[in-house]
Amino acid sequence: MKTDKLERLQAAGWKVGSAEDFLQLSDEEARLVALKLSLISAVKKSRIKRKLSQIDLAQRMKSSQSRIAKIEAGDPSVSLDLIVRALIASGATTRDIQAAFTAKERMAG
Amino acid sequence: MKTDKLERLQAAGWKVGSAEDFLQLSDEEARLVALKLSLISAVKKSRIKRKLSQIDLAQRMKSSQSRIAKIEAGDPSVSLDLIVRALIASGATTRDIQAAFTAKERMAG
DNA sequence: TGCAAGTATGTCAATATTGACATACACTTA
DNA sequence: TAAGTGTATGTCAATATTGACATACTTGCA
Repeated sequence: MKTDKLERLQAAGWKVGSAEDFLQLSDEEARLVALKLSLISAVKKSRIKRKLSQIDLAQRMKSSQSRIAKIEAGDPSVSLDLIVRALIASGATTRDIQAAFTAKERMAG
Repeated sequence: MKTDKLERLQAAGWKVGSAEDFLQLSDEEARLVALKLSLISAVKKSRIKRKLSQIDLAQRMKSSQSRIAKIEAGDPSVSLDLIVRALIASGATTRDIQAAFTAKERMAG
């Protein structure tokens, strides 16, 4: 860790190198993961609800069936951008999006 | 499909989809852009609210000051993943994020 | 005026993500 | 059995995104 960064963190009241630093980062990572998981769940629910096959959804968003499968499988190569695009393309409403990730983010803490 | 890509294809003589196809894609693209803008706005508001400099936030999320500046400037090289990471790292609450995901404007606080 | 802190912009090598493809798997129906 | 439909998994070249760096601009203050 660079010296200037160290000083900044300490000045901000951080206990640098302690468990808190690590745990804080983990918590933020966990929140992102939880958000992705809930959006992924929303994609599949929305797709099924509209009776779309993975191929149908892929064509709607100009992607491929294998990409949709990877989205729904939580493949690490899938970005949040792609997940949200799939969610929108699947016909999910703004309310669907809100409902979807409200539920899981609460459980993440 | 991105506008510039569309223009390139059309300039090359391609007939790009039907009118409905094009309009539908535009609408979905517009929703994604609106979502990104809303989240970007939330990042800046959350950062300022917590009195963090761009350098502070960059260190919290192990990124760089220039990346934070690009996030807030809406630079096309910035992914939705990075925007959401910044939002979380800035200390935004679940409610803040939720609001940003659904509201066009405005953020709690 | 100069200095310091904060922010913006351009660049780039390293890394991450992409659509496409092949192919395997699961299930249904003839 | 075989064929059809839908989904899962592995691969990869092309493209997108990344942190880092240099540097310029801005604002406020002594």
